[in-house]
Amino acid sequence: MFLGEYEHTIDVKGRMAVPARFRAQMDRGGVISKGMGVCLSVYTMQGWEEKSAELVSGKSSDELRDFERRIYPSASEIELDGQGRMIIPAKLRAYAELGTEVTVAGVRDHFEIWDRATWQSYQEKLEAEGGTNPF
Amino acid sequence: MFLGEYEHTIDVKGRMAVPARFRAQMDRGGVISKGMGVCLSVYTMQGWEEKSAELVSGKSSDELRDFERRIYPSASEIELDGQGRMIIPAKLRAYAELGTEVTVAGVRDHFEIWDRATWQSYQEKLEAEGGTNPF
DNA sequence: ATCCGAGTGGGGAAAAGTGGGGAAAAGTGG
DNA sequence: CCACTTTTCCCCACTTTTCCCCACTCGGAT
Repeated sequence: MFLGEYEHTIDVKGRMAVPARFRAQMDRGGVISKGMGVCLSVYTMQGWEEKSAELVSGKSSDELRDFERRIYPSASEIELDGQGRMIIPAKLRAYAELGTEVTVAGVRDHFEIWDRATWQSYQEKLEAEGGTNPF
Repeated sequence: MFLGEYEHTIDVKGRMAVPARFRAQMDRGGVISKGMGVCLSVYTMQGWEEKSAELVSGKSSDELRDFERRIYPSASEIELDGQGRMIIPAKLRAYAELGTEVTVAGVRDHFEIWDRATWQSYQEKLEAEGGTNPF
């Protein structure tokens, strides 16, 4: 399970340290893709396979082809280097408008990468809309 | 079951001793998250999974996404050190406005951490509003 | 008085996060 | 096929944070 919020940086080579708490789950690599909203989503390989299988089920063959052509080309397989960092492909980085300062957020079955300012305003919006904490 | 009220301290390293009466239930770790009100809530791993599964059920896909992005990033997995202490993440500590002096309160299926002054005024308010003891 | 468990404090080793050099690989043009 | 540029990736280095371990204090129980 991915939990917590971490403030990391992307360096000039496009690398970002994966939070240490997430590394054990990512040691066999994973998949990064466009997220819901202005962010990127990272899944473990297994999580990605389950999620994509779930999403393609029950689609007509025309829908399916378009869907697959939209999803798979924009995703990328990722591995960690010796220091536990991953490389964020430049196209995805542009899509999510990531600067050097980012926030990494664990969301149960995956984690998300947000530009720090974008994340903050998104959270403020959620807080304004949503009620009290449920716990 | 978590019962009772304990006055503990958070040290300069962000550590707080878990009340000895609670430790047996927390020995396999747990989850800390923002609580209802200006406090933090700590669940056993099992309790957390049950509670969060219950909360996400029956939500539409859009609601679910926002909801998950609120609760999971604000939570954190915790373990106890050799002395039975847990580390309270700095962000959560700021959220609940915790100084060094805190009150730990058992609330049936979880326990809560309050700044001692906040807890005291909250209890006074409850006493002023609330009726007689039911037992 | 002494023992023991609970709560607290702090030093030091290990790990995490970040930055950058330089070799290897991939892409490009003649 | 070769020379050249660009990108990728492996490695080393530094700083900060985390965490493991030892030690002290304070009450209550023996």
